[in-house]
Amino acid sequence: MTQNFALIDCNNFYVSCERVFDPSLEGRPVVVLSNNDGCCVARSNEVKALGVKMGAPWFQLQELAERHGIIARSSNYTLYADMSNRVMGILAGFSPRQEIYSIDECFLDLTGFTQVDLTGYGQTIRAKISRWVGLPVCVGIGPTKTLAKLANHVAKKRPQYDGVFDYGSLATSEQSALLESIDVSEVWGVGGRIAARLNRRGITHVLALREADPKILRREFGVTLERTLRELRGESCLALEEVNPPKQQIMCSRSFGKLVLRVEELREAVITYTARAAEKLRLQQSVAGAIHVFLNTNRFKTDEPQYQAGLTVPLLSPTSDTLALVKAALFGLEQLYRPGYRYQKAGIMLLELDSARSRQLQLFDEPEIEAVERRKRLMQTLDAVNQRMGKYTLRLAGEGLQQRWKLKADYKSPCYTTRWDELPVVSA
DNA sequence: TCTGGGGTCCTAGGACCC
DNA sequence: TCTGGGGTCCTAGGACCC
Repeated sequence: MTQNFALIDCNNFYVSCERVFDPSLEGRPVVVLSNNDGCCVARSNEVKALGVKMGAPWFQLQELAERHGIIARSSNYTLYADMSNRVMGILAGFSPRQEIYSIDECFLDLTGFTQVDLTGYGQTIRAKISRWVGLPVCVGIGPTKTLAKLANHVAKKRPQYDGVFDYGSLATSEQSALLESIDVSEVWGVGGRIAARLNRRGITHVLALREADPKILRREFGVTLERTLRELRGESCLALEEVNPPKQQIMCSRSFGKLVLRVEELREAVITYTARAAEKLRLQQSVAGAIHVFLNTNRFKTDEPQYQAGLTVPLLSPTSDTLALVKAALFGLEQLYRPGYRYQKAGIMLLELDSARSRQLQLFDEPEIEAVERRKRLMQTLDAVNQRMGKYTLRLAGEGLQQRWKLKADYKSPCYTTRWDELPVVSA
C-alpha cells in the first residue's frame, strides 16, 4: 500500500512563541538569540528578508539591527517546550500515529486517509493550531518522509498554497517540473558540503538528484544519500518512529557569560552541568558507564593561548547517582585543568548508557546494597521536589550560589505558561 | 566586549583474533 | 619475484539535523 505522511512544522517557532505573548512584535523584525545571546537561532520573515543568516553572531548585526529596528529576545526554552507540548498534543488528535521529530515539527501517518481531502485536512490542522495555541504552522504531505519535508518547504515558500501542500495532488509531469525548480540543498539530508559536491557533478536541482544513478550515488556519497534518492522517487525508506528510543548519550555544556580562569568556578560549572545531565539520565531510566569532561578556550580569540581538552572517566559501576557522577567529573576536571588559560566553555557527556532495569546487578554485599538503595531514594526525592517546586529548588552546594560564570540572557521574556509569578496579566 | 547546544548515523582505518 | 586472509570491534572524524 502506498503510504502518506504529513510533516507539520511551526513557522519561525521561537519567534512565533514570543509573539503569542507580545503581539507588539507582530509584523516587526524579531530574532531569538542562542544561549549567552550569542547567535540568531530563530528569525522572523522580516529578518530573513534582510538577509540575516541562521546562526549569525548577534554582535555583528548591531548596525543592521539599529537601522531596521530588529528586536532581539534571549531564548526562553521553558516557554518554547511548553508551547511545543501543547501543539504536539493537538496534532496527536489528527492521526493514530505521530512521530515528534523536533521541538517544532512532527510527522503524522496519513496512510489510508483515502476518504479525506488531504489539503483540506491540512487546512483544518492549521486552523486548529492557530485558534488553540496561536501559532502559525505549515503542512507538507507526501508518500515518503523526505517528500513530505519537501512539500512542507513548498507550503512555506509559495504563498499560492496557503500553508498546505500535498505533493500527491500533482500529476507526474507537474511533480517533475516542481522538483526542477527547487535547489538540491533544500532536500532533507543534503547539507552544504554534499550540495556543493553534487553541484560539481551538475546536480543542482532536486529533479537531477532524483534521476541520478543510485549505484553511483551510493559509491560516491554513501548509503544515506542513496536512501534520500529512493525516497524522492516515492519509495519509503524511512519509517515513522513513534517512540523515541532512549538517548545513547546525554550532554550538558554551556559557554560562560564571561571568560573563566579559576578552577573553582570551573568546578561549579561542571557540577551544575553534571547534575542537570544526571536528571535527564534518571528521567529516561538509564545509567551511565562513563562520563566525558571537556574544556575549551575561546577559539575566536586567535591572539590568546588556546587549549582544548577532554577526558573520558569510566565509572566502576554504571550509575545515575548525581554524587557519583559528580565525583568522576571532578576527577576528570582536575586532570584537564591547566592554569593560565581563559576558559570559554566547559561541558560533560554521559556515555555508555544502559537501561537502569536491565542492568546486571553487581556483586555487592548487604550493607553496600543498602547504601545504594538509600542513595537511590535520595535521588528520587531530589527529582520529585524539583519537579513539584520548580527546577533548581534543590541543588548541590557545589553548584555555587553566585555562579558568576553563568550565561547572559539580557532580553529574556517571562515564562508565561509555566510559572505562577510570571503569568501574563490582562487588563480590560 | 560580543561567535549555541544539543543529538544521530555512517565510514574508514587500526587493532586484534584465529 | 610474489608479503595470508577474513571477521569483528572500537574509535575518530565527517556529515547531517534542528
